[in-house]
Amino acid sequence: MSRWANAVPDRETQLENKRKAIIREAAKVFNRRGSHGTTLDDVAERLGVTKAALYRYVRNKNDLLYACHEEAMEIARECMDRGEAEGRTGREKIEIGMKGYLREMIGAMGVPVLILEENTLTGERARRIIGLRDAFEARMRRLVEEGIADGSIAQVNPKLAIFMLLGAVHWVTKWYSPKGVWTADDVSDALIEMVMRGLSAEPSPELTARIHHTTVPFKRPK
Amino acid sequence: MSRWANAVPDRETQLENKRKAIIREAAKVFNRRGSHGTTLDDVAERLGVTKAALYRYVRNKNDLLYACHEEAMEIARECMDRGEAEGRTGREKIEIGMKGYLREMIGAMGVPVLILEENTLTGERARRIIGLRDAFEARMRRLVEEGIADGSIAQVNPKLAIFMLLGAVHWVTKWYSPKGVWTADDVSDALIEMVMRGLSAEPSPELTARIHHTTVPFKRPK
DNA sequence: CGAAAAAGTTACTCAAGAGTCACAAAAACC
DNA sequence: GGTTTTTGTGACTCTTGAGTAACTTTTTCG
Repeated sequence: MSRWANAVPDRETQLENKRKAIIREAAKVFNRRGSHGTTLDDVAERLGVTKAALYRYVRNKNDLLYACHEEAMEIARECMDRGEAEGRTGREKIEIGMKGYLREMIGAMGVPVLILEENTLTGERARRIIGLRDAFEARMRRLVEEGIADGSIAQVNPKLAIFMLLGAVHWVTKWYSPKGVWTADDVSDALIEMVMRGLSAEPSPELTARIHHTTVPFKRPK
Repeated sequence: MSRWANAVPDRETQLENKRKAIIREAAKVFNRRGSHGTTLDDVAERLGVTKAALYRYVRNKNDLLYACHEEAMEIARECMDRGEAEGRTGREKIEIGMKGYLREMIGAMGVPVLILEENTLTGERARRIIGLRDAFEARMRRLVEEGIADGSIAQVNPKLAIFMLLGAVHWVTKWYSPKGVWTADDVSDALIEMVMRGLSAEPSPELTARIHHTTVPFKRPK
């Protein structure tokens, strides 16, 4: 019964794909300009459709914002799962997890972030997103504590360490453009290496990530 | 001719003071919610007046935003001046400068930041602010290079190092509240120490700032 | 005190952008 | 092909928030 060997996705899937596309495109603009600074006309234009078309896939702007947050948190969770699975020490777990997260955020697919703008959401939804975020931060904090205990991380204040780490990481969406000469991988490796060096129990004297050794003229986008 | 031994400021000064108050209060909210996410009614309410009153001190919202940016850049410049004057190596200059900057940002007076939102400004003003910001970043980069040359900073990519540093620092406005148990000084010292450890040529194994040694239950505001 | 200036308020107008709806184009199915 | 369903559009309504103008209250100063 399946024609084209299932190469052509069915209605349901296409619908879901389009919804995903909207979410990702919206997230990109939200990150740069903030959700209030972005009109749905903007988002629609970037997708080559009109605003009204969006409403077939999304209940309203708030719903879209919520979806962005949810996907961001989902991705963060997956990345940290991998980090915990593959890393041996607390430090390694964070390193691997955060590298993956950053790569996802700024990589080819351009994935949501904006842990920033919960203030915009209201009611039940806000509570849910904030809950997810708090859980995420708590998890990160526990990994820092684990790292301190196993000797891979220095005697830092876990809460502050996480704030500084997430600051450095989320900030990337403000300046990074895939059109520049730095690839998402380059940036992720180099940035996380530098940040983690600040937390490491015995930081290596050398930095090994590519970007630190190439003098490429990075241009701020736009 | 001067009554009250000049203890009561004259008209001019009072006007200027009120304008400053508006700018600072506005900057605080802008930083949290973004300028688009903030209404002038919000700002006015926090100052205990009505929106219309603001217009006696500020031409319009854009003018206010511009003023915030300008003051932020001014403060950044002053702090870096001090850093350059007092620091001996590249690393020390950045450390002193950034500690001061962060303290100003979140300290008692609650000073503007939002290097983030230039996209909102337009025309000549945008160009001016972006020019100031670029100059500031270039200056920071030069200090990193100086540090690499004098052996106080590791072989990092200066551009990336600055991005990570400014990310960690600016992020603070998203989570810090003066109502918590951490003082502005505590946070500034501890955060900058951690960040600079990531760049330092030979990072000390111990972290000395207060917060790293006290287990205070920090509460996220609001 | 009383006049004049300054500071602030209430009640508006006006634009931008969220969301809707009746219709048009395209795709799917027979 | 023709019919039905899905996807998208153009032209709207309605809300929110920037900015204004006519006024009231407060301060200043003779």
